[in-house]
Amino acid sequence: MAYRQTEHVAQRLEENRRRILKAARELVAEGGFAKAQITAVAKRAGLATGTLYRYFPSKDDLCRQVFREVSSREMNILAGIAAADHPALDRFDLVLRTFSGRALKSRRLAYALLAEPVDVALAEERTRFRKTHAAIFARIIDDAIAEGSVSPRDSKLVAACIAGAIPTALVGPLAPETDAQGSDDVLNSIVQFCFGALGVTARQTATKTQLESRL
Amino acid sequence: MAYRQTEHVAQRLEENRRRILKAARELVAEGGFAKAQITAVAKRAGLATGTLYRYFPSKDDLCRQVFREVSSREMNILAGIAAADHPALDRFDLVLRTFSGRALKSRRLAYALLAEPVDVALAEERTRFRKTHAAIFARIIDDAIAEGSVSPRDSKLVAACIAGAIPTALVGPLAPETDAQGSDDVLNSIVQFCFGALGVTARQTATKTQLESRL
DNA sequence: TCAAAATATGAATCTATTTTCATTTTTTAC
DNA sequence: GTAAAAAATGAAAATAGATTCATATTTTGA
Repeated sequence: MAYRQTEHVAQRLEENRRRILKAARELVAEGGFAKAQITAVAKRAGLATGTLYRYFPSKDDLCRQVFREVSSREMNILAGIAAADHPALDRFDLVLRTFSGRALKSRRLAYALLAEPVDVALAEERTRFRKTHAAIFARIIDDAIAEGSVSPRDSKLVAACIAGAIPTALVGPLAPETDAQGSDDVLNSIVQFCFGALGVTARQTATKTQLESRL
Repeated sequence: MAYRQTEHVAQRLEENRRRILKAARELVAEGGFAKAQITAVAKRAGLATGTLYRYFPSKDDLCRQVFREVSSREMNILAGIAAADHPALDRFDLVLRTFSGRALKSRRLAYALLAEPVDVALAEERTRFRKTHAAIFARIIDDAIAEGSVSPRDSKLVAACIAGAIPTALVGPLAPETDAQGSDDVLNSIVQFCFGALGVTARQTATKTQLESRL
């Protein structure tokens, strides 16, 4: 007997795993999942093609993991806002602005997560992602109904509508091309749209910063 | 010299072309574009695989044609309503109900057109389809603003939101599973959502039939 | 009936990736 | 230094499906 994995090697393996994920993430951020071919990922990670299969059982697994890493960050941020102990409509406003603002700041990545044509495996991950958005919206809407700030309605359906509306307006072929300036207008229009959809009309606009400090 | 295409043959060719498109359409209606493999289409059309290539230069072309045939029917119906000479909000209501009602009556097909994971060629066709929806909504919203029944806003952005919201609420993983009964509720919720989003709150609900007779 | 032209056929080929695996290199313990 | 085990390698194989094309069939006009 002669070889048993040492701490040193374990660390290098862990490091390699991270490099692979990082390489894949970068490629996705640059050109969507379409550019994340196994060979390209391996090359960028500085490893041989076959080596990737010692770390991930298949391309689907690797891409799913990338999707989850990126999307769960987003979901946690939104879930945190939704769970705060504040008036539902304030949380609604902030969730909308946070979601939209982040998407506009990383458009390519948002496109990959929300709108890029992907195969079935990634479409499944995307569904989780979008279902989570809908659940977050539905929860806040239910709270708003309970508070009496929104009249009763089918919160699940309304949440699905919003979860569909925002990505369409932000990324992909139906979204307007905007610079940083236009982004603010887009954001305000989306917020206005969503509040209106809930039947809330006379809400004064607060900036995201003001809302954040209030929470 | 001996052979030159006769009318009789020309008719059979035309007939074959139609059969191929019909077979493809049926497969798509049954299992989405994923089930429309060349061999499967040929088999259903009662032709050999190679024969299809005498009628369509590639699978992408065939699928695009199928997509266009089905989607242009829908677009024409909606465009007809949008162009009618009647109050904008009546047209808006009717377009929403027609779009949603038709999608719910042919869910599988609507899923293929609006939500199924497809490759880039079909994603392009889908983009046309969705852009047309947005354009129809935008036009009506502009009319409503001109009429004074809706306060000024970014009609393009609102239209994109609506074009994203409705498909999400109707088909695909975020849509509720509904029977014929529930369909009516879904439809009314969507209409309420969209009118609210335009800032129109106190509109009495009319049925689709009432609206149609009014136009 | 015949030959020329058009049309149909479907097994074989092509294509663009992912995935494998026999071989090489590295690591470890003695 | 050596041998056993692990890890890495990358060229070759596998895959799944679209596409081709040499061959067969059908159609036509004489």
